[in-house]
Amino acid sequence: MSVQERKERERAGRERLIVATARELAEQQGWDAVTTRRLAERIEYSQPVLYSHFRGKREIIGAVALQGASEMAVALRAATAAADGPRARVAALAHGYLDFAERNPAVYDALFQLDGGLRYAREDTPGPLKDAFAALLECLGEVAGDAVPPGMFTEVFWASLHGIVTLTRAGRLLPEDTEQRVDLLVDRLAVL
Amino acid sequence: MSVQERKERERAGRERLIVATARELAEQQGWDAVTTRRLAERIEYSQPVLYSHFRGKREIIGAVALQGASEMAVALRAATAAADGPRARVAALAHGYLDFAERNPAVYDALFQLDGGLRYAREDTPGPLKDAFAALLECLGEVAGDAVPPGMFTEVFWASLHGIVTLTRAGRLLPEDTEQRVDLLVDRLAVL
DNA sequence: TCTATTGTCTAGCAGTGCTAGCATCGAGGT
DNA sequence: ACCTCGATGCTAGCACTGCTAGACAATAGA
Repeated sequence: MSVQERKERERAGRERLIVATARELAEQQGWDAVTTRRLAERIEYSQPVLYSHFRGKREIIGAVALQGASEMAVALRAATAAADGPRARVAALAHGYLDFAERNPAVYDALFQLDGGLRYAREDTPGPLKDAFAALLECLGEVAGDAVPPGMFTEVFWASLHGIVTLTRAGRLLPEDTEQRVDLLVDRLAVL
Repeated sequence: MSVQERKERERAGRERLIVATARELAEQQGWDAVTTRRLAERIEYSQPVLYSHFRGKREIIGAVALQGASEMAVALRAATAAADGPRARVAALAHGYLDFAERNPAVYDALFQLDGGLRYAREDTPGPLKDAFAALLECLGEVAGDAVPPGMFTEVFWASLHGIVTLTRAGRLLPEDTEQRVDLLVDRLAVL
């Protein structure tokens, strides 16, 4: 059976290559540039090979999103770990979130902007997505205040950050004032 | 010169027809369904006619966005006009915003999600866009608090609403709790 | 060594945004 | 009333998209 195992390993490796290449291409030139032809050419296989791993382009986006969600969870926990006290923790979380979005715009798009065929806010939501939300919740839950459920507070805070990210990147907001916007959000929304 | 005037009138009418039809089609079946072929067929002209009015699809989206911005400004001012006191005004504004987004998803996309080739947050930003922002500012400026510039407060509040709209519509947030989310936003962000 | 299966590729479909170039229509001058 | 000529809208087609059918080659097992 060793032959079959080797084949499966190779197959899994190629799948990782596809996801990594799609992500790289998207970060370099945007998701519009990630066409099945270009992607196939970069991994040095023909187009149909992509479809033996994924149902379509959407699923490839979804795979990048899942990978990104795991990384985001790690990044957020790392950002908050060093901070002392609730105020500093929330501020660090917010900055960590914006930093991640700025450094990985294509991944951020895959996660929250594009259709990757993933289910959110449900029981069958994939683990990495739940975990990324959990990373937010761990930090924000303690500043929700008594009258507000931690989960809902986290959603609102998250939505606010997301709004800043998307409007800034779409040219609707100027990037210069991001710092002050985050401060305002932290000072007013969080109960310290 | 009357002949030329008539021709210009007809041309302007056809341009309005294009924009209205694009908007209608987008609201009915989403922007993906707004192809130049389908749009041309609906207005009962051939594709190239579209390009004698607009440089491309992007500009058509931009035209819909401008129309939408004017309507949004009207809707927001109407929503706040009836409210008594700062708290009620801000709440009414927020609900008005979410209502507009929910009732005109395609227009909202054209305004804030898609690339319509418009310039935002600049001096040469088109009037309707400035006016829509002004409508927000008129209401939100009075609850920004002393320490925060009205413009920046408005941007943050707007971004928060925008985050809720986009995440909800993308299935990242459940629509049921929208009411409470808005309440939280109003209670915490606004200085009353 | 031969066979059967697995895997990959070539070629093609229907659709996209956009445009070159032709045909037709009608306004303005004689 | 007729002819000219420019404006205007059309047909046809380009290069691209996501995706797939079917031919072909490589390879594992007998």
